[in-house]
Amino acid sequence: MARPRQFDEVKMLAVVRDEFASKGFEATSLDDLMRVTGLGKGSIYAAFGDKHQLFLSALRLYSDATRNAMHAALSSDKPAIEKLRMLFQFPDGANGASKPYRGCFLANSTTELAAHDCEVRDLARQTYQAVEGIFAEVVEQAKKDGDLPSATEPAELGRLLLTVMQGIEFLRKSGMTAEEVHGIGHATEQLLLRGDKFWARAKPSARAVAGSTFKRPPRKKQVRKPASAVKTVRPKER
Amino acid sequence: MARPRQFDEVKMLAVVRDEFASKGFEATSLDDLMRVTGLGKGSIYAAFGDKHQLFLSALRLYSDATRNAMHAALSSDKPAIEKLRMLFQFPDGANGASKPYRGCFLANSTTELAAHDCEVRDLARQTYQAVEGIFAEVVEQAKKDGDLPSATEPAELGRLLLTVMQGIEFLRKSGMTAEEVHGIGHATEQLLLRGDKFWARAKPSARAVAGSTFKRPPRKKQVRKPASAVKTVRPKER
DNA sequence: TTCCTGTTTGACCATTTGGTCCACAATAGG
DNA sequence: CCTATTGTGGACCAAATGGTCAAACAGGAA
Repeated sequence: MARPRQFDEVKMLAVVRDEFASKGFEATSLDDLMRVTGLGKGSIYAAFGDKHQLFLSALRLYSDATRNAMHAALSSDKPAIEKLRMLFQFPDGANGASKPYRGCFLANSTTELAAHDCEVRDLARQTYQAVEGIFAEVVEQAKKDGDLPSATEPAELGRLLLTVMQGIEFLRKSGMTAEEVHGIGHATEQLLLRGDKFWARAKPSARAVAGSTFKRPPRKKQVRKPASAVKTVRPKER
Repeated sequence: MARPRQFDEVKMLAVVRDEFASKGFEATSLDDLMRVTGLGKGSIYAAFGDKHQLFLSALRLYSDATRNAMHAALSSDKPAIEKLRMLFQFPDGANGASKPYRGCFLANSTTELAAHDCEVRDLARQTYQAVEGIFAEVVEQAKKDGDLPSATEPAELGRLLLTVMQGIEFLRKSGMTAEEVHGIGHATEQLLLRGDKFWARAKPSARAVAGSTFKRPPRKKQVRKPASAVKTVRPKER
């Protein structure tokens, strides 16, 4: 009845999600959202509720998509162990420098808000439990296939794989190089995704890894600004 | 010369650090900082510079302390393998429910800011490289002691241990139970901190783990508020 | 004691924030 | 066509934000 929505709610929610994902909840203002959606404040409030509700909708959209993508990735008919190993294959970034990694929206939101916002916390918990469960199933299959030790506890290994995955996800944000990330994935395959037979004969891993280098970036010299009447603003790095 | 500082800068920085640690950079206002320090705005600016500089100082204080603590924890004269295993021993939380976990200040700041703030990113990278290096040293010692397989690559395993550690750190924020965290630590010990001899004979791990449960919390019904003139404010969960 | 120098305080500022409201526009149903 | 009803845009608002400034203040040096 009456006037219909002038915009595609789902598409808008996707745009909003991207904006929140790139800046986080606190750092994203309603003006930002108006800009990227092209909507007026009134429309946003009418369609999605206040900032927090809008954020939750965007986050749910993301988390559902992630869950489904993970499920899909592990539903192919390839051998289970191969599917697991693929999760830990990262490019070694041989081509050029990479931009700063912003990371997974759900992970970032969990870190920013979960401690103080139970809705975010619950959503995170549900999602990670689900992923953990999917991992465990595939682990179980790989175990049945004889590609993992018979002593493997699927739930336990599934959870550990999730942990490693999230650890990588985090370290990428700290500026770790693609090569190092690649190495971690490789090590995970070597140490956690091997069968019995492998462990029986102590075959030395052949991979050589460059030692940690501690080249400290030159500390930026503190520039004492002369006191001036103009308000100093810190430009946001983009 | 002239009037001396009326407060202990280091103590104040510690207080500021705690405030930033509990709320994050964006969500902490200057008013918050004035409140917890008891200082006026002018004093804060005179002593520490603007909000961002102050934040960095607090973060450096934290990161140095963390690094030192980690170094200390791994410098005892216990066997290397034992020191490593201790890193992954978490309480199983048999006693009651735990409050939401806020997490490591450096990790949180990395997630919130590293993508857009190179100073934070650099500090994070330095710190995690250092920790990784410490881990690698201890791994190397454990390997020499014969407590880790002779094929172990210290740098690689050190990095993987750091990854697991950060993964746990993250998952705790998502509301994972202490018992599950305990289990992950246990699995880490079992799967990554075992020597050759262990792997030779395929001893089944005895630990049973409860499967994932998917009890979905009831979606809070959307309450249509009657339009009223008062601004609705979302109370901050504490 | 008297200055000189640095500290402290809080008033003040422009801007930005999340949120409300209302006049207007547009459509579906009669 | 008319009208009831819903969506839209933006003006408006109070509060909060990060930041500046100048006057009052206090301790060390003379």
